Amino acid sequence: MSNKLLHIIIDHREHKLKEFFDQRKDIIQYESKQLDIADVIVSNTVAIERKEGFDFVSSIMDNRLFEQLLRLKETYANPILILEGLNDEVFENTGMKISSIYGALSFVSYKLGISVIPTRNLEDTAIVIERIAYREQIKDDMPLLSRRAPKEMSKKDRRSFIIEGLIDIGPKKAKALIEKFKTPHNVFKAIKKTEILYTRTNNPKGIRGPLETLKGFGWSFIKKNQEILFGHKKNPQKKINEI
Amino acid sequence: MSNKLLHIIIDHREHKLKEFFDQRKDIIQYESKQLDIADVIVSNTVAIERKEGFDFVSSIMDNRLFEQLLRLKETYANPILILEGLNDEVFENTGMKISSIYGALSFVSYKLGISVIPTRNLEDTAIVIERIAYREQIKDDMPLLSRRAPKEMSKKDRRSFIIEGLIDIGPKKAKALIEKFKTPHNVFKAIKKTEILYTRTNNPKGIRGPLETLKGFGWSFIKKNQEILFGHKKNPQKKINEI
DNA sequence: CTGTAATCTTTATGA
DNA sequence: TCATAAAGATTACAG
Repeated sequence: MSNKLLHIIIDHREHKLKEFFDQRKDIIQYESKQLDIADVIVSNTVAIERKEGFDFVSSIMDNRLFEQLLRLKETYANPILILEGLNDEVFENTGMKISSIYGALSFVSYKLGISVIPTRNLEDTAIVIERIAYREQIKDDMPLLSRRAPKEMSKKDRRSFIIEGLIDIGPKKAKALIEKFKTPHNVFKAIKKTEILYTRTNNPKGIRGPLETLKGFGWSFIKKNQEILFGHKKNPQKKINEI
Repeated sequence: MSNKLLHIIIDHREHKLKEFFDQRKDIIQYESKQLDIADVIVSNTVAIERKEGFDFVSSIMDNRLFEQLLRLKETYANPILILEGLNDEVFENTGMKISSIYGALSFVSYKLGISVIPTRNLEDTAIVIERIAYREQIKDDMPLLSRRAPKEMSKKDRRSFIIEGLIDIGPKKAKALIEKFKTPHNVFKAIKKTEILYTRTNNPKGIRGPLETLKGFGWSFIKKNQEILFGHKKNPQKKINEI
């Protein structure tokens, strides 16, 4: 066996993990640092996020999980999620449906393309980390097989993401708007230029302007978002007889 | 909800799995076939190998595992390994060292690039298969990251929230921007009017414009967000003397 | 993530 | 044309 030492970087908050490695100083040494996007760094390309069962589940609900893992994926070519102690207790004691948990797990593993490795406990986690470090740093025999190209959030996605901040809008409509107007600024301008049509009795009837050709956008959307984006609009009392 | 049926192909030897899906005929239908390189086929690119704990371990020892998984990977672009019931009993009752088991697992997941999904039992496995089929066959690709804002938000909070969609910005900076410019549209305009100053050697040095009086916003922020908000900016070579 | 409720847009219908 | 109802799509929310 090689007598070369393994080196990893561990986030400073992972006290329990560090304790384990303190006992294996002759094999693996670590540096404790404040890491923002991972719990353990093994090499330039390999970074590990460790999640315990309960935290995994609760982070699904508030979207923390996907934010974290997406950042991990954008930063490191080989992101790894160690899923620690996802056991019966977790499945039964969180209000979450089992299908939701497995849906998220499937999404992370096969759709996001992050390597998921289940472990039973912290000790096992330490073993996994050591094995991975060993492969990365010493037994450098096999290049890893091509996996799906790490698709980072595209400019288009990022623009849609901004638009999703508006009211009554989700992924679908946001995407449609960016598709048509290209940039968030153009979307804002389009919303500004769109006006609400009223009946003679002053009930909102529909819209006219850049957004009228898209479906899914009506007077309610325009009204709410004009107010947010530009402040109060002057009263739209003028009759519309033109064209 | 969508009433489209899911279709999968199951290897004819997977009797127990088929029994589970017999109970969900209204959601998912399967065809039973002799499959040589996978246990379940979900689409042209997605195929699933299911391995129970003990079989997983013993297949490590006689090299069956890597043979199978390599063929799986060569044949399907998205190979998935469902690891069923890899529990304490398995770890303790096979002669294999724990580190060896985790070594193999790590190898499969991160080196071979196969999506590993752990489940507790056959029932969970069926759930995972159904979720994957659903994503593959019905749910159109969703944006990697979407955000949800509570419907009830003050106008000011809502405006900040929109601004938080920008790059390199959090609640603090977003609030500061809205505080100064009042509306998201005005913030966009301010970002547009802010220019990046360069040194003689064309290195970015600082900014000039509406944002220069605020703290925390530098040339990097301006550059990234101008591109997202307005598309590529033409060369900012002109001097600005106005206001 | 999933599943359901609430909301908005759009189409249909009658006054 | 307007007003209302029903149908369809999408978003909001709870677990």
